[in-house]
Amino acid sequence: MGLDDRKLAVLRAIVEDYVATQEPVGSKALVERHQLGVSPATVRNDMAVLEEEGYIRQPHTSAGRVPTDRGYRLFVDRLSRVKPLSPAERRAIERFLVGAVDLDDVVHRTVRLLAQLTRQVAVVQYPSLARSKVRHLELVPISTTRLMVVMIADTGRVEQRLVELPAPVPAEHVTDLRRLVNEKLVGSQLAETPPLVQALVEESAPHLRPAMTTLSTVLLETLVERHEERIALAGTANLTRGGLLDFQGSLRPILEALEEEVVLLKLIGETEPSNTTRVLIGDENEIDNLRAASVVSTGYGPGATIVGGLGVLGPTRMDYPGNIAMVRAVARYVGELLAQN
Amino acid sequence: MGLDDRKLAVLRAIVEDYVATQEPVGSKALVERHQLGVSPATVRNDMAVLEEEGYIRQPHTSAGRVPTDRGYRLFVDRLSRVKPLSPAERRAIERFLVGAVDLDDVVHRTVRLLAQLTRQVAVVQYPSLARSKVRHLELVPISTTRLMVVMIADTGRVEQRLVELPAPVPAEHVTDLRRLVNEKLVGSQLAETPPLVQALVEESAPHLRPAMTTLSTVLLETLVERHEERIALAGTANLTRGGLLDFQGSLRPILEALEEEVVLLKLIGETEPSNTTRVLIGDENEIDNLRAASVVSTGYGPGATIVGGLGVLGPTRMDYPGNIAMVRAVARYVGELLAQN
DNA sequence: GACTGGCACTCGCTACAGTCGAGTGCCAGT
DNA sequence: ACTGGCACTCGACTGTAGCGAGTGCCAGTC
Repeated sequence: MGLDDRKLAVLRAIVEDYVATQEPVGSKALVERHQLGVSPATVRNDMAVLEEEGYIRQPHTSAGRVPTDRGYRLFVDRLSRVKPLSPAERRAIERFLVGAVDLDDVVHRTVRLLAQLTRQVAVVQYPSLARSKVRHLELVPISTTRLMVVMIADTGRVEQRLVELPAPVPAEHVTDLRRLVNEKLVGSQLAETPPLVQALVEESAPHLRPAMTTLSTVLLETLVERHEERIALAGTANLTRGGLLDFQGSLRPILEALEEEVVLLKLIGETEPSNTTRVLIGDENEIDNLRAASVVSTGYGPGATIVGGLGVLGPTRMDYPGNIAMVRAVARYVGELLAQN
Repeated sequence: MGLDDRKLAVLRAIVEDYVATQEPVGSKALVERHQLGVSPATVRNDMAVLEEEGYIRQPHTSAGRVPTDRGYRLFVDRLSRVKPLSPAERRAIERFLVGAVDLDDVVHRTVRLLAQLTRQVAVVQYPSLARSKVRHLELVPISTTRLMVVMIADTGRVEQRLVELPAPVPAEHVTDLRRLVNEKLVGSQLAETPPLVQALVEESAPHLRPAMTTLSTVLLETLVERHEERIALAGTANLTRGGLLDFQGSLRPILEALEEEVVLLKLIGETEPSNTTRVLIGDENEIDNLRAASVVSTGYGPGATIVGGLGVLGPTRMDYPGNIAMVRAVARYVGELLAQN
C-alpha cells in the first residue's frame, strides 16, 4: 500500500477543498487549486489508489471524490497543519470570558463562545463533582424536621438538597451536625467520600445518630450517585447550516442525542489525558445517532488537573484543524479562569 | 358577514383533517369523512366564502384548502371541543411526577413529560424569583474576604453567589450580618426587596457598614436584576416530525429563537391570569423567528398563585385542543406538587 | 517505470413536452 | 337554498434528450 507523499498531499487537498466547498472534488479542480505539480491524469491514478484503500469514495460514478471517515482520520492524524487562532478570535475569547461572576456564568459564556467561534454545536461539562473537593458543607434548618444541605465545592460548584429528618432536631444539634460533617469531609475528594460518610455515622454520638443517618444517605445519594454531572449546550441552530446536506437530511437523530445528558457526557466527559484533544469521526462514535457527526473534545481545569470536558459537535465535514485549535484555546482560558478562583 | 353554523362546521372539519393528514383538504374528502349532510358543491361554496373572509387559503389553484392563522384562531376560540385526557395520559403524568426529590428534578421531569405527551417542544420556567418569597439567607465564609451567599426561596429555588468583601470580616461579624439580613428579608417578596436592602445598609452598625454595602449590591444584582429567570427546554427533536413541511423547510430560525432565554420568557413567562391558557398562533407571535410556530402556554403555581409559566411550541398545524388540555393538566399537577412542598 | 495527453464512456442534472387527476368555479335545474 | 354537471386550472409525475463534469484506460514520452 504505497501511500507516498504525493498521494497524501492529494488526500489533504481533497479534504481541504471538500470542507471548504461542500462539493465532491474532481481531479481537474484539484490541480488548479493546489500546486501539486502533476497533471490531472496522474492525480486520477492516485485517487484510484486512495479509493481502493478506503480513504475517499465517489458518491456516484460521474462525480468527484469525497473523503471517507477513514480519510478524515488520516487527515487529522498526519496531514492537518495546526491552524493558529486569528488575533480577532483570540480577542473574542478574552473579551467573552472576563466579567463572569459565577461558575454558572463562566460555563454559559464558554459554551456560547465556543458555539460562536466554531459555528458548531458546543458542549461544556460543569466541573465534575467526582473530581472536586468539598470546600464547605452548610446545613440550613428550614423547619425542625427539614434541613437544606448545601455543598460548596472547590471548583465553585454548589449543590443543594432538602432532607426530611425522621424526628425533630433542635438547633444546637444542627450546629453539632454541621461541625462534625465539615470536620470530616472538607478537603476530601468527592469520589472518595463514601467511606468517610459511613464512618461519620458510626462515630457520631447516640443523640445525633438518627439525624446523621438520614443525612448521610442523602449526601451519598445526591453528591455521589445521582445526576452529579451537569452539561451546558449551545449552537444547535448551527446544525442547520450546510442545508441538510450533512447528516443525510435529518437532524432528528442528532437532536435526540443532544437531549440525553448521558450521551453528551460520554462524548466529552471521558476525556482523560490533559493537553490532548480527542477527535471522534463519524463511525468511530459509539452512539448510533451520531454516526454522521464528529466530535472534538478536550478536558479543562485549573493548572494541569482536569475537572471537566468541553467540545464541539458537527458534521464529519468540518474544519478539524480550526476546531481543534479553538477547543484547545477555550479550554486553556477556562482553566486559567478557574485557577484564579 | 354570514358565517352560519355549517360554514363553521366546514372550517372545523378542515382544521381537524389538515392537522391529522398534513395535506390540503378538498371538498370531496370533507363530505366523505364528516357528516355534513350536504354535497361537495355546497361545501365548495362555503369554502369560497371562508376563503374570502381569510380563514382558509389554497396553496395553489388546483389544490385543497389549508387553514390560515386566522382560521386556526377562530377554531381555537369558538370551534374546538375540549379533549379530555386519556386515562393513559393521566397515569403518565402522575407516574412521571412522583418521586421528584428536588425543584430541579421537578422542572426537568415536567419538561420532559410535556414534550413526550404533546410531541412538541416543551418549555418550563423555573418558579420566578420575583414572585417568590425569601425563606432563608445563608452566609458561608469561604475565606476572611470571601462570602458565599445562598438564598433559599419558598418555592424551593436556591440561588448562590460569591461575594468579594472590601476588607477581612471576622466570623462574629458574619454571624451578625446573617442575623440582620434574615431578620429584614425573610418572608418578603423578592420583587419588593430593593428598598428593604437599602434600609439594611443604612441601619447597620458602623463596623458592619462596608461589608453590608457590598453584600447589598450583590444581593440586588443577583437576585433582582441579573438572569433571575431560568428555563428548561425539551423535545427539540420533535421539530423534525412532519419532515420539514412545517416551518417552511428550515428549522434554523426556530432553533435560534429557542436558544434565547429572553425569547422563551416572553413566550411563557408573561402568562398572568391563572386558570387561563394562552394560545399564540403563527403571526400573532411577536418574535419574527417564530412566525411559523404556535405556542400554547399557561401559568402554574401552588394553589391559585402563579409562580412561573410552562407551555409547548410547535407548528401552527398542531393539535390545539389536545395540547391545551395537556398543558393545563400538567400545570395543575405541578401546582399541586409545589403546594405540598 | 513514472507521468501525461487523449479519448470513449458513465451518469446525474436540467429542460421540455405530454398526460393525469384532484380540485375548483360557475351555472342551470330542482 | 341546495345539487349535479361541466369546463377549466395547474401541480405532480413520466419519459426523452442534451449537456457536462468526471472518470478509467491506453498508448506514447521522458
